[in-house]
Amino acid sequence: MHSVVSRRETSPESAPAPAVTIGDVALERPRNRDHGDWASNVAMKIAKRVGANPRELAAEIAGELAALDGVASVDVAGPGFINITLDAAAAGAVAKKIVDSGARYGENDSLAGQTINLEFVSANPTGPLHIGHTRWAALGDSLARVLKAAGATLVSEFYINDAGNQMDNFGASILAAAKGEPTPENGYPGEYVTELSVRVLELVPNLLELPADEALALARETGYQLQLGEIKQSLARFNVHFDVWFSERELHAIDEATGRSGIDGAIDRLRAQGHVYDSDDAVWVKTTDFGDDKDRVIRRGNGIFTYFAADAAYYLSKGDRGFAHKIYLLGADHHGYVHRLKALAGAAGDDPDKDIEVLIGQLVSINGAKLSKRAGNIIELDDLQSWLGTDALRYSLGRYPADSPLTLDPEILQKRTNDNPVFYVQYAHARTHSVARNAADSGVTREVFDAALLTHETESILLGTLAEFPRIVRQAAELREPHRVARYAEELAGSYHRWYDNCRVTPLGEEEVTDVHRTRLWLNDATGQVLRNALALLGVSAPERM
RNA sequence: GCGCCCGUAGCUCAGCGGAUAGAGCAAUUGACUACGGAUCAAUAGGCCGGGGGUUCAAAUCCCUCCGGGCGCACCA
Repeated sequence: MHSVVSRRETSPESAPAPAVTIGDVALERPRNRDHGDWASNVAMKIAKRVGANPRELAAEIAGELAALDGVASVDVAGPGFINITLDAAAAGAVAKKIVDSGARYGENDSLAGQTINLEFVSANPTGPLHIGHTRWAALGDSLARVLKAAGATLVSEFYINDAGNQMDNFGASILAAAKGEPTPENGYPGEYVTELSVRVLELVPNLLELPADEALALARETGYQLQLGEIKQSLARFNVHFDVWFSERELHAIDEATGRSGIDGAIDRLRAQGHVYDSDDAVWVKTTDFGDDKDRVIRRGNGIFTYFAADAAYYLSKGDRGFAHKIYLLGADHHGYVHRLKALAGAAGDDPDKDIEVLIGQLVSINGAKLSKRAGNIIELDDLQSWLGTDALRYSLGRYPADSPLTLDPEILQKRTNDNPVFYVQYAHARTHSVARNAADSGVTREVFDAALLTHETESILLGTLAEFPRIVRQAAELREPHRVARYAEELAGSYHRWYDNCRVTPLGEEEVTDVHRTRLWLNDATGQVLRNALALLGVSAPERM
C-alpha cells in the first residue's frame, strides 16, 4: 500500500505537483471500524495542489489500491477519505509475525543512530525520594525503555547534587542529631536524620570525640553514602534503572596536573565562544542571547561558583562523553531553568533547538496520602510503594502525560479490579497464559496457522490492534510520551477480553480440534506477547497467574 | 508584572489538523452447570472554559479574555 501511494506522490507523470511531500501521505487506523482497516486522507491533502477534485483523486488512488494482494476492498467516503479493508489472511499474518518476533516485536529503528543522554530524578542525596521524584522516576525509566526500543543508543543518568552547602547543612543536621541537639538553622528536619545519625555513630563510634570540623566532615560523608544507598535501593525496588550515577563533585575536582577543575574549563570554553563577561567582580553568562530574561552569574563576586556553573560543566561533559542529544526531565518547580539550559547549549556552540530537550513534568498529588513524619512531612516513594505496590504505582504514574497535573485516588489504586487499569491489563495477560495452558491440555497445538480462518469481527479488531503496536512504540519515542504505551495496552486488553468472550481456543466437550482452534492459539499467544512487551516498556510485571 | 503548563462527561483522565469527541470509575440494566466473572453486553451522561481568527476540515494551530498550578536569586 505504501508503495502505491508513494509512487503516486513521487512519480512525475501521475503527480506533477512538486510541493507534495511524504509528510502528506497519512495512512492510519480509523477509529470507526466501518471505515475499514486503514484509512488515508491523502486525496484531500493534495487535491488543491494538484488541482484535482478530492473525491475524484481518491477514487483514482482507490482503484490502484484495490488491485493489490491482500486488499479486500477500497472505498471512498465523505469528502475524500480512502478506506481500505484487508482480507482475513492478510490481516491475520501479523499474529504469526508477532509470535516469531517474540520480545522484539514493537522495536523499530526510527531513532537509530541517535545517541541520547536522558537525565531524570537527580535528587539531592540529603533525604528520601518524594512523590515528585516518584513520578519522574516512573516516566523517565519508561521513556528510556521506549527510546531504546525505537533504536536509540541511550544512557539514563542520575546527577547527584553532592556539592554545595546543602551537603554541609545535611552533615550539620546529622551531627546535631548524633549529639541529641535540635536541628540547626537551614538544617534538615525529620526522623530519618536521626536514624541516619544512629547508623553513622555505628560506623564512626568516636564521632563525637573528634574535632568539630573533622566530625562534621565525617558525619556529612558517612551520611551521604548511607542516604545515596537508600536512594539507589528505593529506585531499584521501583524497577528504575540508571546506567550512570554522575557525581557533581567530579566537576569541582581539581586536576593535579593543571590545578584547574572541570568547571574552570567549562567557563573557559564558554568564554572562548564569546558568551561570558565580567561585571561587578562576578563572572556572567550572556544567557539573554538565547532567550533568557536576564544574564546569569556563573561565578560570584566572592569567587565561589554558582549552581549554574556546575550545570554548565555538566552539560559540556555530556557532549564530551559523546551524547549529541541531551534530554532533561525536570519538575515543574524547575521550569525557570529551561531558558538557562537552552542558553547553555547555545553558548556551548550547540543548537538549542535540537541538541537539548527539556521535558517539564507537572506535579502530582494523591488524595489522602499519608505524609511521612520521618522525612519531614513529604510523601515518600518508599511509603507509596509499600502502600500501593510497584506495579500499580508505576502504571498509574506512567499512564498520564508528564505535562498534565495529576491527582491520584488511592482508593482506586488499591482495588484489584477493572477500576484499576493495571490489573485489567495484567489480567488479560494472565488470561492468555490460562488459555494456552488449557489449549495444551486439550491437545490444541500451533502446528497449523491459517490466517484466513480468523474471520470473527472481534478477531479482526484484535488483529488490527496488535498490528498497531510498533507504530505506538515509535510514536511514544518520538513524542517522548511513554504513556501512549499504557493507553495502548488497555485497548489491547479490551480487544482481547472481547475476543475471548466470542471465540474459543479450546474445543467444547467432545468437539474435535480444528485448524480454527490451532490458528486462534497463535492469536492468543501473539496477544500475550504484545501485552508482555508493552508492560515491559512500562516497567510493570506481566504475571502468568494472578 | 513577566514566563511555562493545564482547563474535554458527575469524578480521574485519553484524544497525531480529519469522519458520529473516547476510556475507566460513579449511576441504571443485563450475561456463567462454556478456555479464570479480576470478564463481557447495554443505557444514560458533552455549547471540548468564553470569544475571535486560519483551514476543504479545529478539542487540536494562532490571537484574546477568564479560571487553576508552578516559576521568576551572586540559593541549591
